[in-house]
Amino acid sequence: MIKGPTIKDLSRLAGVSISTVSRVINNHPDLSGKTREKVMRAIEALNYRPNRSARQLVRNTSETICFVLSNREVINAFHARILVGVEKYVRSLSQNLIFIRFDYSAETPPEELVLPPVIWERGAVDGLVIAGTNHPNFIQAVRNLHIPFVVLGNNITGKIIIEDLYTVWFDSEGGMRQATEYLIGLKHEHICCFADATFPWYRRCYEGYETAMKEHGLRPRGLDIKLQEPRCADYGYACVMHILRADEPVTAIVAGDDEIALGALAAFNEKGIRVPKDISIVGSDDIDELKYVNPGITTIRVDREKLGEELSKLLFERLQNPKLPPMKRVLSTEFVIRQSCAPPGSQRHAEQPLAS
Amino acid sequence: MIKGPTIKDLSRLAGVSISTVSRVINNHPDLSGKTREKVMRAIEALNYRPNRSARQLVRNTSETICFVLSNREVINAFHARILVGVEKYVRSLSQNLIFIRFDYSAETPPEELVLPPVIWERGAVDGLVIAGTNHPNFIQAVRNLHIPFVVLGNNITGKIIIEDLYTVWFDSEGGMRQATEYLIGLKHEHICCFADATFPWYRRCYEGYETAMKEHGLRPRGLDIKLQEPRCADYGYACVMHILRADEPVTAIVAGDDEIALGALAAFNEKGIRVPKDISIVGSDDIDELKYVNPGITTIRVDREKLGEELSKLLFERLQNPKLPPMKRVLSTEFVIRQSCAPPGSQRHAEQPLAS
DNA sequence: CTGAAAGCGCTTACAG
DNA sequence: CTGAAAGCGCTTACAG
Repeated sequence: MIKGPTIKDLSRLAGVSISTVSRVINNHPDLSGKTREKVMRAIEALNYRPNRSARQLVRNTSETICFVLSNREVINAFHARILVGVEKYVRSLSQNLIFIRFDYSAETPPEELVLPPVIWERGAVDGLVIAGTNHPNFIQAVRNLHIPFVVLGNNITGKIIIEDLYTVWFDSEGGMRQATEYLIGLKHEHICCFADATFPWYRRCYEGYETAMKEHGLRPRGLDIKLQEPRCADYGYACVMHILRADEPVTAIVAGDDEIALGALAAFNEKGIRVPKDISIVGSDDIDELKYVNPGITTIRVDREKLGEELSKLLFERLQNPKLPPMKRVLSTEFVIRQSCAPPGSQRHAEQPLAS
Repeated sequence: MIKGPTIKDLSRLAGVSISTVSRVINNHPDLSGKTREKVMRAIEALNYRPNRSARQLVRNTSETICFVLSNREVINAFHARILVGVEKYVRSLSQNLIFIRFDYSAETPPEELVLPPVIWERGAVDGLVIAGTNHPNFIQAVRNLHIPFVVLGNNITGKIIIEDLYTVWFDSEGGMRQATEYLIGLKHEHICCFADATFPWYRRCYEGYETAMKEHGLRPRGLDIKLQEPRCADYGYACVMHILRADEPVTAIVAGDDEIALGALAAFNEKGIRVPKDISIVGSDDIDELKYVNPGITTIRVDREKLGEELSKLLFERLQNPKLPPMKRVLSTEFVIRQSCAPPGSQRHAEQPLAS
């Protein structure tokens, strides 16, 4: 990198000590107007720009935080917005943001995990916002570094004591509960939940659904179908095929996410079952793709930028106050009503709605 | 930030000088195995992690580059992939990546532009990858900083001498030309281009289209419709309404981007005009939303991750070789054939296909 | 092969 | 209100 003028050059030109120059640069209050004036002129004349590395070293802070996107090949729309939320908040505090993707296996012991240098080295970043999909080993490895960090709670898997962490969540359980209650309000009784409860995030969805069902004296009904990781739409499709084969009637579906809902919609379309006339669907997440789908899918939305903002806010609170106890903050979701739900059995009241 | 052991502590524990410790850390070749051994043990014992700020200061390099996303409220899917491409390449070189959004007006003179501190200060980043939508004033302001930078060429507007810059482009002109030739190969003669040539990126699209048309002795046909910035789909819709009102027949459309194509598709659907039976459409960019659309839109795709890789690669070449002359690198596009194109007038051969 | 010393560009008590 | 000096944690000629 090209070297520029330093405070030494300024001090020489302005005829003051480097301490004074430093004070001017840092807006120190006890300064005569004249000296300040002289130094300012020198700054102008030499086109001085302070050196961040030097300041970092002596102040022992990088004023930089790191956004870690774990185990994601790409930045999806969801995380793109979280990242923007983090960036905005970080910059509003005149701090910097390092972005890094980090892939790791859940099986590697924490001590053997090779962390990215920017995290592992001292002085590069003051704290971490950890998003993407995370496992206890990485959390533990970061903890061993004694660097403050916050984690997006929803995508944590495995055995870990959440109460020891600083986490921010969106309330998928509450959202699913609200969705289920909405369907119940529409007089649905045979509501099925499409979500593979093996995954913690889907389990929370299921629990929200279950709570609502039980509260209204209805029998919750999950499925035993296992999710084949990458293509969630296929899962929705498979679930539909399953309930069509089963004996019990189903008049409404709450899906663990919109991709599942979309897969279900495709399956219904294929089978000539009309949404919402014959069956109602609620998705979750409000992904952008829903805009292009007919009928519009009723879904649960979370303000992703806000999520990023809350993550970074919590991190900075922790940074400013080392005594801040671990905590969990939850963002509520918004229920978005579109056209995919209707009262059950409107046009075939006598018979069982589906799979009779 | 919590302080940890320094090379001083290591030198004391290992019983060697700090110079020697530094040599071990930096894998200096001239070192006796024994000394290295001693120092390594000390490193283990104290759990030493080097301090990046100190190293940055003395080496006069941050080993960090900055990705600047200009004038974008969000990270769209296109830029999300570019960013990932940059991140991967940067990390493969063990360097860091700072992410920043920067909004500015095209009108502000370069000297008055308030640059983000991370760019303006010395020592924070070694170079910049500039993406998003950019104007000459910012480019000039960055140039005044004497910090190496590369720019995504396609989204630069205004009067600027591209030949003085390090730019990476995707070949939208070539892509549109190929798309047009494809339609001509299908025997289309009345092909219309939906792109507001006031914008440089759409102008390049138009030029590719124009070239192909002229080469085949066909009359290129643009529209005078102006784009209302944010909602491109509306533009496609408006264009369709326009050609339906006009006298001349149109059997195929090449659109400046997929949103325009989607808007056009919606308009055709509304009017009962079938794609591709009655009219053919080609889009551009291959946005994710196309997956959910019927019929599948034939389009032009660019490898966005590759774009990010090329951007950072060029930057590092420049960083390593200050004598590297400015240059323009162009990535070719890929033509993706789906179901939105067919030979013209298959079922109404005698009459004029549309707006007869 | 190793150490003493200077230096990177700042900040910050400590005097005055 | 201002300056001389020490120091942040490293790297790197320069000797030996």
